[in-house]
This record gives sequence, structure tokens and C-alpha cells, in this order.
Amino acid sequence: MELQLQIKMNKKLFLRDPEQTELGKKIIQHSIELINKNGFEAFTFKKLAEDINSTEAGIYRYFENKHKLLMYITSWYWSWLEYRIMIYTLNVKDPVVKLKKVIQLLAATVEDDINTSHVNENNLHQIIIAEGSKAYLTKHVSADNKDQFFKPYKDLCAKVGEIILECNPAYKYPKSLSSTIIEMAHFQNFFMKNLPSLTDFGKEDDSKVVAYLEDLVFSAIK
Amino acid sequence: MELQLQIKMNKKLFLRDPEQTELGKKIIQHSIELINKNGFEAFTFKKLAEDINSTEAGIYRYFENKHKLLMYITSWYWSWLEYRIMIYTLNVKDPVVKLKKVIQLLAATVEDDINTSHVNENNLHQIIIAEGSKAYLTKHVSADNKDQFFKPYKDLCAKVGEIILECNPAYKYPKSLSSTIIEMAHFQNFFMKNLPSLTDFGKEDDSKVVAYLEDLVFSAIK
DNA sequence: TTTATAAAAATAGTATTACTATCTCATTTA
DNA sequence: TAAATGAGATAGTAATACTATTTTTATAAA
Repeated sequence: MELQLQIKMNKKLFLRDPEQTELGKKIIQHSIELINKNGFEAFTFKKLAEDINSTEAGIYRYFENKHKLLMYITSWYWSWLEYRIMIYTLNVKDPVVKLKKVIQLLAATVEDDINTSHVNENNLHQIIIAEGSKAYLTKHVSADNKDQFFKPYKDLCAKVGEIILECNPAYKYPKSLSSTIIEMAHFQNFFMKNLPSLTDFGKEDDSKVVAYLEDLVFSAIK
Repeated sequence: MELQLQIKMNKKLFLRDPEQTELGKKIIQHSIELINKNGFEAFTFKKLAEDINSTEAGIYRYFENKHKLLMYITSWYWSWLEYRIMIYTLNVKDPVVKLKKVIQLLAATVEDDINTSHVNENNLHQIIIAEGSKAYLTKHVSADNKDQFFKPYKDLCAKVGEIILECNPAYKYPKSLSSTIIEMAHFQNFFMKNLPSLTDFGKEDDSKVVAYLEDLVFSAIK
């Protein structure tokens, strides 16, 4: 039996579905590599085209611009993460155990286990850490939000918020606490690697980030 | 008696000190306006030059590029904030009261009170919320960090970390909690305005953000 | 007062980026 | 077989991010 995980993406994010052609899959695969390697600012469709032996215009037929492509791959990540959370908490009754699992899935480095062929989840995780917030930190957030581009992120946040409420139905800030741990899972990771004095962790030890977030969350919800 | 607040800036952030000339001050003043209005991506030295009736090359004599300018104004903000925290907690003995004051200064909209002539602190606060993290979310963070460009941010974080330890000397994560509340003071504000479903607050009510952060912090440090 | 000289500012570039319009060529389908 | 469709290549353009050169202005020494 061969299964392939297919995540349904918002059609407005692309002009042509990259999942449907070889070139499209190459665009996704190599943009993840290039953005991770050189950063989003230095990433251009020209360089990507050279990397995959295609042309700039060829890529523009799939994505309107590089920001849409960033939103595409970040959306993909959030959907994939929610899927993983669903799988890993499927038979867990205790909401506290569930929430701990969520924190671990959020903050710990991913092992490139699941077969999603052209997507390197480890690189993608690094992109989320370093570039993820650039997807929404723009002057056109509201317009993008109306187009539902952040739905996967908001769905994930809502899901984690629900688990928080399962732990303590009286807790007043489930959604804010949820967005806080999601963002901090990534920011503390970034700080640890690049501006270590902003954290209490030695370099490259994400088990510490998990411990910190657990302490923070369970103190807050008692 | 006329006092003027002068914040000492890292000399490597500029080529010519903008505080020393009229044109320099105009650059700071109008870049804050323009970045706030159109966002950092759309901001160019050409547009800024047109805005202040100067030339593009004229601005390049003050700042190497627009990212250095962003780091300049964000640095200025963090220094200014640490100064405000110092002032407002000067005669406060109780560390809990101190920490509450810090949270309020971090998360609440600033009233443009202090006389700093060419800097509009309210606009600057909005820039920190929407563009602040772009100052360090780059591939050259480590190099910039070696040049001490993030010292004001790190100093502020250290200071808040100290106050946290005053409240509870046994707390294990003072620096991470500090960077968490600093970042979240701004991100929750951004979410509230632009992606409200990621928070538990109605639109434009930063007293709720303050309440959330207080609850979070004092739960964590017991 | 003239002249050297250095700093400030404007002019005029260039390479790259972000994007568009058009054209070719292969495949489908009627 | 002819028309329609679509994928990709070619060749642009306008804007961006700089840099180099020249001109102007201010200052100071001869």
C-alpha cells in the first residue's frame, strides 16, 4: 500500500497548481532549499529558475510573486502541522498529555519521516522559524486575510486553543495563549541560535524550549 | 530649563550622524512617517528623498541601506523604552509593581508626551509592531549582532529579566520570559488589529493585552 | 584677495529585481 | 485536418538599490 499525503491548498495562492506538474513540484522543492539557504530577501524567481533549469517566466505562471509563494509554503506547513497534531493526539484522552504533545510537535526539530516526496520538512521548519512571520507582517495582511490565506494558521491556533480549554474551561485567554506558544516555539528557537542572550538556553537544544513552553502554559492554565 | 533627550546610537549604524544636521533629522522624521504609512517593503530612499526634497544619493550619505536605517530607528525605540522604564520605576521598591509598569509601557499605546522633536513616538511604536522583527530576521543577524546592533534590545531584555528575578529569584527562565513578553506585547497588538481570531481581544483595546500579559507572567513566576 | 582644499550635494550612471507581453511549439479535440 | 489550448521560451520594461563623477559651496591658508 502506498499512501501520499496531499494537502488541499487555497487556490488563490497560485496561478497554476504546483502539485499537478513536475515543474511545479520542482518549484516548491527548490524554493524551500533556496529560501532556507539565502533567506527570503535574497530569493528571486530568476535564481530559482536557474536552479531548476527553467525560466523566470515559467515560474511566474505558477506564482504571481514571491510573497504568494512564501504564503503557499507556510500555509502548507501549518496544515501539515495540524495534520500531525491530529495523528499524534488521536487516541489521547487526557488534554494535558495532548497539550504537551502539541508543544513538542511545535518546538522540536522535525525528523523528516513522513513521505511527502518533494517537501523537505526539516528545511521548511527552518523557514518557518526565520521567515514565517514575514508572510503576514505586510501592509496587505487584511486583504490577504479576506482571501483566507491564513486559514491554516488560524485553524491550528483555534485547535490548540480548544485543547487549552479542555485542560481548563475557565481559562480566559485560550486563543492568545495559543498564538503565543506557536510564535514562541519558533522565536525562542531563532533567538537560541542567533541571539542567545535573549533566552535561557544553550545553543541548539530545543528540548529546553519545550520545557520552558510547558512551564509557561501549565502555569497559566493552572 | 529646556531639556532634550539625546540617545547615544551605535556609530556603525550610520555613515553620517543624522542627529547632527537638519537633513539628517528630516531623514529620521520622514522615514518613520513613510515606513509607517506604506510598510518597510515599499519604502525606498528615492521616495524618501522626494518626500523631503532631497536626492537619493543624499540619503545614502547618511545610511548605507534601508535595513541599516530600520535597525537605527528600532534601536532608538528600544533605548527610549529602556529609558522610560528607568524613569517610571525609579522610586518603585516592589518588583511586582515594577513589572506591571513594564508590561504597561510595553503593550499600551504611547502618548506622544516626551519632547523628542523630530521623532513621533506613536508612529514609531506602530513600526515596531509591524516591522520590528524584520530588523533581526535576516541571514546576517549574527554579523549584525557582532557589530552590537541589537544591544539596546538585548539590554532591555536583560533589564526586564532582572526585574523578573527580583520577583522570584528561583524562576528558571527570566530571559526567555522577558523576550516572550516583549515580543508578545507587540505581536498580540498586531494580531488584534489584523488577524483578530488569533487573540481573545476585541479590536483596538490594548488594556486587554496588558491584562493577558500580566496574567501570563505572574502565573509563570507564581 | 586670491587660491587651495575639503565637504556637501546634485547628476548621471549601472546591475539587479520584479514583472509583462508576445511568440513558438506541441498536444488535444472537433 | 484544422482549430483551439496550453506550456514554456524570448524579449522586453519600470522600478529598485546602489555607485561614480561632477559640480557647488564653504572654509581656510597664502
